Amino acid sequence: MSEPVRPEARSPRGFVDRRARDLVAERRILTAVSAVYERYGFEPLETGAFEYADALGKFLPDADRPNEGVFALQDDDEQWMALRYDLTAPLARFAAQNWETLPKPFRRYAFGPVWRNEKPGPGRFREFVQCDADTVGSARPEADAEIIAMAAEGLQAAGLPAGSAVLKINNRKLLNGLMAAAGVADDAQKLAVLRAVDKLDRLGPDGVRLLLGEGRLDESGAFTKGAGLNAAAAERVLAFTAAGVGGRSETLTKLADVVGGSAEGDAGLAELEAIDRALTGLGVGVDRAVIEPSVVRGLEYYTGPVFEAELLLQTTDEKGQPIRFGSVGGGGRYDDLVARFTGQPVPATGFSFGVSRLASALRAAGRDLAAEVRGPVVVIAFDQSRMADYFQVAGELRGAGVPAEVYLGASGMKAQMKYADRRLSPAAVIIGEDELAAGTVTIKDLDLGRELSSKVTDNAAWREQRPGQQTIARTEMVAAIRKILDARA
RNA sequence: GCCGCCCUAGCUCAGUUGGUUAGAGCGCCAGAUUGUGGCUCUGGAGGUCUCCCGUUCGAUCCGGGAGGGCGGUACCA
Repeated sequence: MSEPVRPEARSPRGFVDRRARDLVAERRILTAVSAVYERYGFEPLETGAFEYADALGKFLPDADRPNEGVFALQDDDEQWMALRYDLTAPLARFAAQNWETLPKPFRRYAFGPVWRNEKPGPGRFREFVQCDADTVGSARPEADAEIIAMAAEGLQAAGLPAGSAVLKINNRKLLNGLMAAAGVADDAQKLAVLRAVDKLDRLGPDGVRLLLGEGRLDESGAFTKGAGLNAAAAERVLAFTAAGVGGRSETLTKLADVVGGSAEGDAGLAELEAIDRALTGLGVGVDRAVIEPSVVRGLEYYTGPVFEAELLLQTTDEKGQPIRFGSVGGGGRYDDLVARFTGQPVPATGFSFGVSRLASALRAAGRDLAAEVRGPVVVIAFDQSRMADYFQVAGELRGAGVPAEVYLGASGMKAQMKYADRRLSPAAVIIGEDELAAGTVTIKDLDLGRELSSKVTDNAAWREQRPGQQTIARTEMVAAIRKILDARA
């Protein structure tokens, strides 16, 4: 007989296990944000994890394999289905499918896992939870403003302190107008300009100047081809991106100087002015939302206003290195998504953020929403023949709303105490022969013991003292446990 | 995708100029303590030295390839 081939216990790369601590933190974020979104009149919606691949906008080549980027499989009727890569594409499908019967404009929020089949990196996974809110069927700039205000309020409700995040607003139409004025007509060249501008925060104006022109050689020796603008056009783009200082109306005035005159630029400016006015009415000041001309976001997707939520938190990692979290979410107006299905253009705008990313940002900022996950009261399984009594005790505690469990392993008492300690249990209940005979229970306050343990040096003394331990009448058990719980609340 | 660096126990890492039984700290399990968490001491489990091919009498070590990780860059709905 040869050794059986055993599978290696490991998770696929880009997929992570998340334990109680993470889950509690994320659940709190979602609860807080959902409450805000519902207060704004957005209804929850849940759609399935799979969509037909064509509904996601993924074109399937004749090869029996869909485009990269998504996880796809073929149904038994040969149709390609794929796991959703965001929550916007399923919304577009849902809206198109139910358009006739939906109240319009349709306002909904959604959260859940999304999947991307691409190379994972630090803080970048192939499965992660997104939270998304959209208004479908309103072309008014006020719809964008409301999404922005709601995003700002949502992030704050999730636990981000005021001033630690700012929403940056821009409008695609401004850049389009600018490029038209600069004589950029070629689509490939337009994309190259957008990509260059998107890198402003990382490379600075000099790096972007190179990318707008001939190209840039980075430290690793790789060369990135530039957009091929002439010097005058490049400077004009840079001047545009530099206009984002001061208040919103100041910025708008400056932008008018740079892009004003072109039809598309003027339209973009008018939208931003309307958004600014609505934001002011909504009570969102420049501390929470600014106009930032260098924001680009997804390339071919957005048609008008775009926004990005940037974290301003300054934090350091375990090694003391400063970390920049940067963007935690973004969104914008996409007026062509539903039209893919129905043929008729439907204006829509939305915002989405990564829930785990926000949670880890909050943690790094010392805003841990779930610092420790407490374990249950542990009923020590002292005498194997009295298990029924122990379950009765656990039931009594549970009935009083106290998380409790009977130790179900086979180990001795020492290991059971260690188990309770490791679970961060507030207390252990010990019922042995003595207690059974006397109709009492022994309760050990583990929190108190944790506090005292650091000062004890001698094990015999530690055991002798039995800190926080009391033997009381069985009828007083729940009250005594309550007292221990309340002391730490 | 492209460029560079890295891969030895669950974790962090030593080490072997290519030679027979590969180590430490932490963690884990058990005992000292037959009804008590921490400390201390003692003992134990745990490794195809990432995988495959080649060179060699002999490879964890040298060469090639693959996989995985890290950093940069590109892309990102």
